[in-house]
Amino acid sequence: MCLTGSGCRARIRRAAIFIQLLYYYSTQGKLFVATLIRIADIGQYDGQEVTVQGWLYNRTDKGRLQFLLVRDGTGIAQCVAFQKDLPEAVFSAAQLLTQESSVVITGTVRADQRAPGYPGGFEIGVKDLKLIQVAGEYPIQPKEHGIEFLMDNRHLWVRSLRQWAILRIRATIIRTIRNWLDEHGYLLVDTPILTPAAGENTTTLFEIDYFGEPAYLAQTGQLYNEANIGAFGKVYCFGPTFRAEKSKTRRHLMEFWMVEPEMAFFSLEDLMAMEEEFVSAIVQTVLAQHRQELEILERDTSRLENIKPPFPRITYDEAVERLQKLIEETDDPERKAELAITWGDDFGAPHETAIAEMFDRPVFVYHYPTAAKAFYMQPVEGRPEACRSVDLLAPEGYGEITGGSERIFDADLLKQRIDEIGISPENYAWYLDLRRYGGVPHAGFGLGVERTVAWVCGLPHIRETIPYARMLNRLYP
RNA sequence: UCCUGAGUAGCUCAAUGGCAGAGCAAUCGGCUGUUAACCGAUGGGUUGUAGGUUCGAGUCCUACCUCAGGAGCCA
Repeated sequence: MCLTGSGCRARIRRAAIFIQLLYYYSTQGKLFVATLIRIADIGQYDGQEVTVQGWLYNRTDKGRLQFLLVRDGTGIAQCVAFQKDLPEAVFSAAQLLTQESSVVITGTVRADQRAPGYPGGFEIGVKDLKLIQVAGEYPIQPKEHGIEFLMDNRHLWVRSLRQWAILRIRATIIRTIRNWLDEHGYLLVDTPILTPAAGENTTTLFEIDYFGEPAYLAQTGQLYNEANIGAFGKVYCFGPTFRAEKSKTRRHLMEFWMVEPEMAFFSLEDLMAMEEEFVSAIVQTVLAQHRQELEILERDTSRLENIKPPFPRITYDEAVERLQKLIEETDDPERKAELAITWGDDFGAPHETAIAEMFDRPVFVYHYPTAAKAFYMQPVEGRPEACRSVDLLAPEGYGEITGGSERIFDADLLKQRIDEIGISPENYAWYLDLRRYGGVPHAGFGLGVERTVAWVCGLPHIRETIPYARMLNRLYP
């Protein structure tokens, strides 16, 4: 009898490892291997012997009956081990499996309505089983955890069911973005991530040491896109974007992914028409390919079904009027203060949410005040205080998912705007060049991938939409 | 950066200023259809940090640290 619990546990652990090693060496090279399948395809193998390799997601130990939920990255399948059907070594190996132990299992697929899993309805009757590694005590349990703990364990959290569903949808959204643009005549032209001093707003840029010179991580590829349309007509760039703003909200990351299409001979109206087709394609593709994942996330898909063109279009002026009317109609002074707005102000989160709630699909708000937007946006004809810009606001409070505009293509006007806001023209010499050698009306926009994923998945926070979120207080893991 | 709130076992949380608790996880035992199984047992604590008030502080006070929610800024 041992006097200390830890010594006792250590002895048991050593014994378990010994048995594991014995079994490993006794079966090495002899594991009965049938057709290696992906669990996602399990339904195609009813009645057949198959092999799956993966990790133990959860287990139910019923004594002489073991239910093993095994993940392989493509899905989750229940594997059932009966003691009476198996050699002693195989069954005791099954008993040794801890949560997240790695394992190779061979058995017969059978349809059974009781079988949980993704896809469910099929299970594997275990015939042989080999432990690869017995996992130590696994920190994440199939229950509620605090967000700090989960983010600290993000490298393991990505194995959890909800994260699996979200990141699979993210991959499909990214794939759809690329496919749709490729199929509609847009050329992928990569823009640099390391960029020189732009002379403007460096407080929100991450500065790095470029052989003794200051350089900055890219905030946008747009200016380069404007050069690239001169070569290719319709282009897009797609990559990570970096903002050093000390934003601490459910909608901000320091590193996020953005796709930025830019088109020559394109008006603001062309832009809206293109964006609504593009965004609808993303949503409809996820609906078509990820019913299972949306169900895991308990997403109300009826809110996604009607994401189809046309999207409503309202001017900034109309949006302000609608907000002011809303303020008149409410009695709550806090709500009034939250929605307070005068012409010229940019929208805050409460404004965007309030406007978006007036529609059942994303809404375009266009012709924002020039002062609230970037210097390169084309003024509205005869009304220079407003510009040819458009934001797309997602429903259900998800806010701005795209922002774009017609760009100034007149060299003199652009030079004037650069002087007005006081940035150094020499940094923009190449950008001005674009207006001297065949400038054309053109337009483009950026779509934030993580905000789109959060919206489509119905998530309250953007941090789960990217595998490893970079936030104000988060650089690990 | 500002406002609000929270830090107690590996995790999720209790505890009137008066003995530090539960569930889950872990470990041991039982169970042939479990769906976050269930039943029994065992081990597990510098109550975020530093001061202070008090006979006595997880609890009250001060400062700091960390995190969360919201705002601003933005995609």
